[in-house]
Amino acid sequence: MPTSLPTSEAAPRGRRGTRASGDDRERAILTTAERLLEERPLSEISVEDLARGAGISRPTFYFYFPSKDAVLLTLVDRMVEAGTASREEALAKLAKEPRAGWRMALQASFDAFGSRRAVILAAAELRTTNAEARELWARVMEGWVTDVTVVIESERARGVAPAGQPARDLAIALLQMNERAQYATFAAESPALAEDRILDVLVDVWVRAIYGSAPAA
Amino acid sequence: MPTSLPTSEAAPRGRRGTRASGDDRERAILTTAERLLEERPLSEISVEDLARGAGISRPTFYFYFPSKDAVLLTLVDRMVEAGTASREEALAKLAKEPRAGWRMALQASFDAFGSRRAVILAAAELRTTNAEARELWARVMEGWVTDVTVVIESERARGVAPAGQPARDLAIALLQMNERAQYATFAAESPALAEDRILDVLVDVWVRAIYGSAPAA
DNA sequence: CATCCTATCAACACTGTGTCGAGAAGTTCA
DNA sequence: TGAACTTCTCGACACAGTGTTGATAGGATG
Repeated sequence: MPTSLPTSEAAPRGRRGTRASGDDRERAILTTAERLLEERPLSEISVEDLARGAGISRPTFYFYFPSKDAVLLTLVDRMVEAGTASREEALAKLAKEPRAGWRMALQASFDAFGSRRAVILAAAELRTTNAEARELWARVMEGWVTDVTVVIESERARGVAPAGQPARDLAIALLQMNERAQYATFAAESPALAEDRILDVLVDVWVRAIYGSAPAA
Repeated sequence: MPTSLPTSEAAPRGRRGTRASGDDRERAILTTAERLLEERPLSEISVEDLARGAGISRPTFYFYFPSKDAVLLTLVDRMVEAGTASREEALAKLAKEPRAGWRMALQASFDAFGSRRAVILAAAELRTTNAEARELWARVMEGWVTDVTVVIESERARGVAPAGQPARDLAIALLQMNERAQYATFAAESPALAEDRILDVLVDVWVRAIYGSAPAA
């Protein structure tokens, strides 16, 4: 029974609760950000760049967003919502074939993030300097950890998976592996799993860690 | 047969090849950096702070180091050297008892980094904006991946570990898990493994992933 | 004692952030 | 129509931080 994230629907990141033609501008800023992030990292994009890209002056930018970071957070908010939904779906179907089920679940998050890689890479960058970004990420992670913990526990209860480390700890370690591995692959780091291999490898570790017998002496 | 890193011994990060009393100053800058990093993140430490802490003016700082980043890189260089040695030692002894051997190896890197956590946390932060930091980290990771790959392959050759995903891929995934998990624990992130649990959990995943039987249908 | 190298810093030039206050441009309604 | 209000815009400013320049002090060297 997957947990939903505490939706942040209600609190829009930019200003403007009321209607106005400036909605276009707000959108222009967001799309400019997304476009520029495909070219260079967040740290090399200035408010000036975003403003110019959206056809406004720098001070006007601040009418729409309180900071550069807020733009990114808005982008991340949106992506997270999409990614969460598809993962929960996959996790729910997992009952029958473990390997295939887990694979689908990992695939879901891989796809959700892979399709907007510039944005998550930037989010990861932002996380190191921005507390709000850290909290947002922590909330997302917490949701996943909860979901995966429940599934592991139910697999153990079903007698399909053996007892072992606390399910939550296992979930944390495996999800952290995924996070780091996906980041490295998306960023094309030097030791990183090839894009067409990453799912096979990660799923294999998940399945062995969750269902594998206790280690041979 | 553990690989040694391409040592960067020869190219000191600060200036000053020749002797001078200014060695003290250089050391003062480094210790100031280490001290300040225990209080706040790298992004909140300015060159001014480092200079003042070392009792010199900001321009004088630039006589010793080309930038704030260079100071941190020097700190990391040193730490890496220490950490590498102890891990290789542990890995070498692994032949007899797999679980205990891997545990010692992970312990080694955990201790090496744990004792200077402010510095690695800062290094991770720096990595997002500084190419040289990324390369340094990549080199370190590559060394570890190579070492671990060799050990996994030899365990497979010995017939103790079953065949599976390419040893190198497995090594990458597991090391990335460790990296992320250790970071989260050191940084006291919200979903993170407890400090007194992390080794048990990570070792368990390693052992199952490397020695575990193929997953049950 | 002239000269060279180390070491030092005030002053500057530059980049980027965020704010202020003066307005333009549109809407409402009397 | 035209006052009053709200939305939106930007020039000009104040700051914080980085990195550079040029002048200079003070040893060591020959």
